Amino acid sequence: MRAVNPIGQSVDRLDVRRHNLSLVLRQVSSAGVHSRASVATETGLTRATVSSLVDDLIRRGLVKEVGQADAQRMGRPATLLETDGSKVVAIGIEIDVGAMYAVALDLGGRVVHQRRRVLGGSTDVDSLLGRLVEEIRVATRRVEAEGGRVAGLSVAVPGIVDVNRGRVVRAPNLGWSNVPLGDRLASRLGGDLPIVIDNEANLGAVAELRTPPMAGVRHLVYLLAVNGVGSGVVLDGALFRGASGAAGEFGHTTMKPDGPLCACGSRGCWETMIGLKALLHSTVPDLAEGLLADTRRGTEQKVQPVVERARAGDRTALAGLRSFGRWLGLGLANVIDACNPEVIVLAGFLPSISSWVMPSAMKAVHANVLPESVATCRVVSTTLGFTAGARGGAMLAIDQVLADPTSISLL
Amino acid sequence: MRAVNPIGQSVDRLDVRRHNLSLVLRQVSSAGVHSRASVATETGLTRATVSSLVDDLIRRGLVKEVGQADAQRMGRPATLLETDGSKVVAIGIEIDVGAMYAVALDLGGRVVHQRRRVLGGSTDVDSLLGRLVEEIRVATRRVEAEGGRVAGLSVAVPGIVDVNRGRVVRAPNLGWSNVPLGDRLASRLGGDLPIVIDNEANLGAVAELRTPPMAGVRHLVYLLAVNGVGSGVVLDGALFRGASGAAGEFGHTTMKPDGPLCACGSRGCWETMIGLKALLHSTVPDLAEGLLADTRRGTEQKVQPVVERARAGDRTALAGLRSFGRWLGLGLANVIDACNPEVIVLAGFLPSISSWVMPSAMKAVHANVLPESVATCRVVSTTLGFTAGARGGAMLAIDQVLADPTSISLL
DNA sequence: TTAGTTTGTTCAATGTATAAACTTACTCCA
DNA sequence: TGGAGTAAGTTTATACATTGAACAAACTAA
Repeated sequence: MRAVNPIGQSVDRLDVRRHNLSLVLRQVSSAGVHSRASVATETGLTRATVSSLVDDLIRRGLVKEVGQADAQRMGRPATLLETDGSKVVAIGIEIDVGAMYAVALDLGGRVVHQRRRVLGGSTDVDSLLGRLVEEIRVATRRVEAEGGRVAGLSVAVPGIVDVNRGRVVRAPNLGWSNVPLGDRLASRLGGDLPIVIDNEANLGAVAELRTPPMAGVRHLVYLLAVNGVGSGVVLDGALFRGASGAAGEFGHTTMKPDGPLCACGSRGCWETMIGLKALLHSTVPDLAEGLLADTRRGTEQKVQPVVERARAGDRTALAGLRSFGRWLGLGLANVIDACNPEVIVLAGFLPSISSWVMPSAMKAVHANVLPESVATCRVVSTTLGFTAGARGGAMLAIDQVLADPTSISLL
Repeated sequence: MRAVNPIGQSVDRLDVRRHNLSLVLRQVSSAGVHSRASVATETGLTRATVSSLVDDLIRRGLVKEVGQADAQRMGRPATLLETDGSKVVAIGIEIDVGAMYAVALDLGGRVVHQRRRVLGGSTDVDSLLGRLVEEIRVATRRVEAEGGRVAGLSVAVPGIVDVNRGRVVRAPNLGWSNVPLGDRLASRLGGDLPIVIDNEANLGAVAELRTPPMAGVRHLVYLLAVNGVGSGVVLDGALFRGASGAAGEFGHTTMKPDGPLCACGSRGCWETMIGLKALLHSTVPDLAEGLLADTRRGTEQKVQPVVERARAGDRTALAGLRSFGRWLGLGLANVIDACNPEVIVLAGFLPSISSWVMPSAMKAVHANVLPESVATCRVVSTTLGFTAGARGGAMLAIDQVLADPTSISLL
């Protein structure tokens, strides 16, 4: 992080070139069919300039020609362009309590590698770091075997992260505290690969934002309920982290000033009403403590009994889910009043119980949100499942290349 | 609002010139003493380029030379530069229930005109529009008499505003609903003056952000308690308005799910605990209804009895203020958890009761916020009083000129 | 007076986007 | 079969903003 004049940076012709190279590359990597001429009309650059920029990108190995367009109409058929997928790839890895998930994405967002690995046993820093390095090596070998090059790496962590320093401040579920993960990874891996460490909900929010149904969305909140409740907030198209990386901690906003004690130390946090513990206690009270103590089950499996009893029509379960839904809705209403987003994406165990909780949740939302905000906001379930964090991280790493194609020289 | 390619805009050498002109102009208008050479080192441009840009700005009437620096050290003394205050001015007006306040600021942020006018009687659209136009004419005449030119106009309104359309969606205290204020003002004034209509709390937040003690602050929440509770949110240095302009409506977040009915229709909103009505009922219950009904008193005067009784040691008042403080603190804790700002600025009637409410408020904040966020956030009282909205609006209008000096041609 | 220092300007070089003319490669239609 | 029409892509000359080096200007120090 170099110091920047608060008033701004000077710009010269090299910056113009950089900017327009990025513009063309991003256009080519976007959905749809592209040629030099179409990119010219889409970006406002002239065909001559686009030709020059595309040549540059081809020489850099970032774009390639992929044959001619079908000459249906009149005129010379276009030469089709695509990002050169085999060359530049970013790896995203998500660490969770029971498992590790890795993806590798190319410039066009295509998945070129993915692997899920179940982790038994300890979550201490050294052993997880070892497995992380192993997973990165596997992905890197795979990418390089196909002639590609890893241009960036991202790790999604369930906890509070100091993004600027690549430091995990606190990750209760892993039992981590103040771990300089970025530095330790860099020294284990060698080289000078750019490494991004971020919170899994932040990266999940990025992944959701880039998902086709979210096209055009600029404000999105990703609500991830696993054990605790975390969230990733995208405002004006960019991740919002706040002054110290703790923005969007809706899970610890107070919903009931004298409510039950939360793990964070204060009372009546939203998490005490819509966290896993609250869900299990109110829907399957007889099984709750046993499930919570079981370290071998993932969140998905811990919620399974709730779903089964609800399907079977169990009274306690259904009543518990209705009440859970009301608290969920009250909290969502506060999220909407605060952020006025276009979309809230529910993730973690929420999608699996949504058919029982959403009716009462949406009722509470409508009763508690100003009419101006509620009309613009829709609440949906994630379609990415547990892969969101890893994908979002890889996307952010790919963004670095897209933002400055001159940073990577394959010449 | 022209349509923009979501991927970006092309850039050519004219954009480079525009950007660097803006950069130099903003540097010259910033605090401190400036010369061509100092601007060059501060911006990273070469002295040759700065010379060319400064000449351009001087020809445009935006910058002027103001003599030589004292030649204290070695070398040729610098030619000092300043923004040419007499030439370009922006007017900001704030409409409140009992009064109207106007300021005019020049490029350097200096106040070149200000006037407060008490408004008796009706707040209906036509009569207020007439007074608004009158106020603008007075300010314009004053500015033009001194050889200046009005480059922008802003109106701060207590209500929800559709900024893109210059439309007041709802302003309960004025009794306005769906008023196309921007268009009506434009047709009354003639010309093509850029007009910004915005919420008073949003503009207040901008003014506070630009205040010297806030130098370097990028995330700020301005909490304005008058009758209701509004707020302006600055994130990453820019106003955040949300998808439909209703972001930061913390006053209507639910603090007590089955609490008292709020003016907005739902129950237990924060406003029902820290609004004027709640304050008066809990501190001066015998006077509350009378004060609330009195249309001739401003908010300031309505709170006066509370302050007096508190000073006199009245038990009820003091207990009411403590309880008010606790609810204030609980809500501030939620604001901090949501936005993780560096500063929260309290405005409206809050500063006048702060000495009684802040102890219990800060206690509640510390008990309910995650330790990561609370350390980075300080809570302060406004220093701008009722002028904040007008000043912030004028600042935003000036920003338009600073952002693109080529938009204004005084050639 | 002379050397040293800093400010500000001049001017050729560099390089990027543009516009217009040109080439290429296809379809359409007689 | 071939000429007109059309669109894609390239070439060429031009405009112009920043740069860097050299230079002129205006001061201090000794």
